[in-house]
Amino acid sequence: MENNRYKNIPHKTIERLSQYRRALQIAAEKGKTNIFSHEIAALLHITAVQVRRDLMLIGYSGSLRKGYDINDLIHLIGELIDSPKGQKVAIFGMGDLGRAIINYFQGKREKLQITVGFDINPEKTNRKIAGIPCYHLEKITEIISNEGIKIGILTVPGDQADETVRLMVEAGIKGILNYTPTPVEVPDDVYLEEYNMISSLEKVAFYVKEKG
Amino acid sequence: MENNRYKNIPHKTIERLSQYRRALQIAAEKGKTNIFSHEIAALLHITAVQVRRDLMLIGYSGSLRKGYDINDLIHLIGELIDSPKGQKVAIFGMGDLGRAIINYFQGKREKLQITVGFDINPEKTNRKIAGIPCYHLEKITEIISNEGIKIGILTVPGDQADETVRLMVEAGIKGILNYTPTPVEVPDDVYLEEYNMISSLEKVAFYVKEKG
DNA sequence: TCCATTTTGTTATTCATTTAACAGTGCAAA
DNA sequence: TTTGCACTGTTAAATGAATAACAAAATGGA
Repeated sequence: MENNRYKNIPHKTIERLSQYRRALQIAAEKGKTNIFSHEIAALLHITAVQVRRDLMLIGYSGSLRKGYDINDLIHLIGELIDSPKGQKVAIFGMGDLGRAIINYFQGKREKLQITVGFDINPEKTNRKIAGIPCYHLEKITEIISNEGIKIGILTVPGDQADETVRLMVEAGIKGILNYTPTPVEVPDDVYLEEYNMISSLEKVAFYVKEKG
Repeated sequence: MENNRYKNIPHKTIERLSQYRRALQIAAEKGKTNIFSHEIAALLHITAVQVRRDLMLIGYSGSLRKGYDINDLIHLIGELIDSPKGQKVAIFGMGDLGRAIINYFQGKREKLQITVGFDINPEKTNRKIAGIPCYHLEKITEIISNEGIKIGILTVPGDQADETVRLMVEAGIKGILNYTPTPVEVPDDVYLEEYNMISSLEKVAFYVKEKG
């Protein structure tokens, strides 16, 4: 029925696969060729069972005596989570956070590149910021559709979140990572991931208070 | 047995309470005094049942006809998640992300203030950055214990994460928000929250690919 | 040869969280 | 009054995720 075999993988597993890959790449750089589930687990501070279960879900089998072949596994995870041609990412809001994210990503992931930024401040448009070209938000439709960009990171001020998301969706963005403190809504065919930094910090503060 | 009544509140509820409060504050600024569960739900794009269930868990009761009293509820959430005197927060790693977080937080939360930063780069120490004083990491014990800081945000490069966390724990930090791509480990009496930006973006990319 | 060890792959169980169901209540209008 | 409506508060069911349990396989050594 579906043309892909991965529809039923839990969201949390997808996140971990991304982390497994990073750990595996570091291990590979150190010259390691094989790795056991408990070694991966130790690197991520999770359990070996969880690693094996995740790998089972993507249909990868290791060898009983040598564990998993690092290069094979990196390759398989890549096949699962990357797009073959790579995906371009746009960033909306060139404030401190936006620029920090761009710098943070530079060169980190070959298949996922932030290629353009948008802002409404004339001082931040029609020039390069942190190495990427930035345009006024009014050019969104033109640029997003020309470049075939499907993924957007939202870092505008909270009170502009709703309107910016509306424009993003209209322009054809299909996946949004929302870093504003404002929850937004998207149509069913757009994937939304929200992260609220303040909530996270308040959560930490709460548990620190409770433990003390 | 326990001296607090909130030990059994789900983690996810704590996160949402922080978001409820923000939404309530905005509503209050607009002159609203009462609010229904379905109105809060609409603001956060969640369900009214979930709002009511969360509020039930913290023992707050609304009025059948007028809904919830906004000021009461803001106050109650504050009592639950804030410390009466406020809590100071230190940031470790004064790179782009560290500075962005500081600017992002400025004046946002009265009870939670980033008051000091640490780095190992001499160019970034013994001066103010983004308005807060920054010191060399070797002063950590002195400053953290003098100031009574219990919460730390980690934004150092991934390969320095483990060592920095070790120092943080040693210096008395009891809650860590880890924004590096490296998972870290802490003793049982330290609360750890990790967020991996790259995993999040790769997750978005994965679901965009799958839907398309 | 056979036994102990170590590891994988998978099913079963437990735990956490969300969603659904519904009883109870107060007001307003007939 | 009484009926209907629009809420709240709470218990029950369903879903999602992590953990536990264990069979099966491969190796090395007794």
